[in-house]
Amino acid sequence: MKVSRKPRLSDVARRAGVSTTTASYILNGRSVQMRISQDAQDRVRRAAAELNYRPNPNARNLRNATTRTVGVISDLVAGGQFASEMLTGASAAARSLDHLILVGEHQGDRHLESLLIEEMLDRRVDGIVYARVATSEVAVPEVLRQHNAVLLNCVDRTTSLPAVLPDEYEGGRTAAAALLAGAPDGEVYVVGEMPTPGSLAGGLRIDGIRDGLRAAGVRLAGLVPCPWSTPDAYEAVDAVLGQGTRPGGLVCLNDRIGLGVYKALADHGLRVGEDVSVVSFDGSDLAGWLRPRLTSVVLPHETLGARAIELLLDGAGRGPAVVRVPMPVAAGESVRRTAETRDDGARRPSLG
Amino acid sequence: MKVSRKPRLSDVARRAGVSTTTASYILNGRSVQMRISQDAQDRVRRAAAELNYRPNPNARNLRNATTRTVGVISDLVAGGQFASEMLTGASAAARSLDHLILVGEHQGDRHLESLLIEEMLDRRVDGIVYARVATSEVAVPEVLRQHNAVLLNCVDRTTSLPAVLPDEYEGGRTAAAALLAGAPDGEVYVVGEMPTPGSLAGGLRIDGIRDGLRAAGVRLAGLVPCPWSTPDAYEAVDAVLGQGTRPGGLVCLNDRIGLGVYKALADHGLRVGEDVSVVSFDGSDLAGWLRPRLTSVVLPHETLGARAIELLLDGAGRGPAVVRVPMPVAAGESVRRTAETRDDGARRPSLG
DNA sequence: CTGTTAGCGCCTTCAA
DNA sequence: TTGAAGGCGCTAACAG
Repeated sequence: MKVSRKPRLSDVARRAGVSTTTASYILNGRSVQMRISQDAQDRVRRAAAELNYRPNPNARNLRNATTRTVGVISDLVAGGQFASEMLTGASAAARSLDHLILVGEHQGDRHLESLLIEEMLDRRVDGIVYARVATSEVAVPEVLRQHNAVLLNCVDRTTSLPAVLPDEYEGGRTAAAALLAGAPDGEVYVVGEMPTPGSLAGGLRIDGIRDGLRAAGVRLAGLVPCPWSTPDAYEAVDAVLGQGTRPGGLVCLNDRIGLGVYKALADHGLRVGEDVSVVSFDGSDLAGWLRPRLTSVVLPHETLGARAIELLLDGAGRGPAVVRVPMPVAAGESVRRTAETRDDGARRPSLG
Repeated sequence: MKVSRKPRLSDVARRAGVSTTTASYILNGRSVQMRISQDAQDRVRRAAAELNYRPNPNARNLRNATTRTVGVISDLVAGGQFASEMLTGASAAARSLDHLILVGEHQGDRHLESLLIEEMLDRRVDGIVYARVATSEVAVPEVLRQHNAVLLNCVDRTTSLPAVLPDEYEGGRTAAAALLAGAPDGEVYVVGEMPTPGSLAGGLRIDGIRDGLRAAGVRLAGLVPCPWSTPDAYEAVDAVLGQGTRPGGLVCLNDRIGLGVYKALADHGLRVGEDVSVVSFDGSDLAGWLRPRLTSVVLPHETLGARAIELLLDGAGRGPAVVRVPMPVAAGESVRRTAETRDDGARRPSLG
């Protein structure tokens, strides 16, 4: 079965009865500037449509600077949620800017990382998004500095490359506001404080929470330190509750911590959304699976991915820019409601 | 700051004092066949290394058939876990076969889907992996049939394209075995049966579970139908338990169902891994976050992605092939242990 | 064994 | 307004 060859520009030109030059001008929108006859334009466009002509980006790149392709490189690995949503946003944004994305994952392997970057540059990508799953400080590979690049979810103080980041500080304030929207009856604690070198999110979130609370005249009572995992959070909170502490509000630094906190509270006979208000960060699916649903400040992965691509391709302004993407809140029923808001809710807290 | 231009083959040739032809032959491993002097080979290779020469794949594609780039197209969307792990596998496999991957997501939008495929073909990819997040029956776009393509996590009965799928049936048997490895004290039920047109996983899993149980002389007591979500599963199981049913083993068709089941069992005073054995499917992170950890039959996303790429690029055999990837089990502590296995931990075959 | 030459598909200066 | 011609970087007949 012989599949008919892809049509080339010259096929279109011949069919329209013009030279390839003319066809090229018309198809590239230079017809006005070149004062090409309306008739020729129509014939060429029709011929192109009839043949379903599509220019060959590879050949085109031999003459031009662009490939209509961008690279996205990331360390991914564990980042299920992050990686896929970020790519969803990146893919959609690229599409709407008429680009395709080349994706590469090094698992923190510097060698693989630069190898993948080389491969992308070999293919003459129009730019590269350098991403990290955990908001962090990085040292971008030297090559990237000489090329069009945008940092995603990370910063490099030694370079002036633009960066796209979630607005963690404002997210912290949002979390505080969400907590205070209900009426926490008791002191407020943050669960998950951990000095993690290279990771930025935690500290900024805590700053935001503290300031957000203070603005409402509430003092942050304390920090419950623990790694960002379910069992660690369970143990840490279980221990605190075991000492007789009875918090009114808990802010978990991510949803997995929230899961551990739910269990610990349940074990101590405390009802989420009734006795204790809980809010957290991430806005992952997990938050929605819990009962009562966990109110969570969302990491807008998809938007981050999209913004990065837009900045990379559109970035008219140029220059060192840091784009901070707002973190919206996904409301659940984990915050104690005040009397006024309590009656209308069709939702009843679970029997836990 | 003028960045020095990328070296071309002719730069290498000049520096080595040979013609570009000779340099090309040498760099493409044809030196033996062409009987090129060892001396020339050394000079060319050295020059290439010194200049850090890298061939331009776009230019190369103008002459050759290959681009060392493959496309991966999927419907992604909700598939956090699936999408990212699948891409991890695909990216790694592609890398080891000296390829890069072009990624595209349509969100079930047929128009966008074919548009993305066209874009990939425009770039002359060496092949396309057509993926779905949910194992399902599909109708691949017509164009794919004339090209090198592999189906991932889906099948199309009307085509002879090779497909890579998780071995759901054997996975079902594995789940049954995992459940029986402990000693379920009571009847066994499957939670999550749902007639879903187009989706294949559920039915195959249930078949495997049923056969696996029967092989051990155990009859599947019944199916608890419900959508594959936490709250739906909670309600369904809560209702069953409310009628006084006291199952010995529950097989959940995915981990989110497992989460709902845990809650329902707890609400009825039943302890997972003690009073009731629970196993499930997916092997998602969630299973590891639960306590006791949920024993789950793993969907090997990463392996699936890798196999698809390998089949696409290596596929020596050709012809209609269906590769079924085994589903391993991630053991937790959600299965009731027998007295014998309780101390040493060694798995004993069940006595039925 | 090595160099000359032509052409992949497209764009663009230059001339008509 | 349009066409001829050359070149982007690379490969492969076809001479020598």
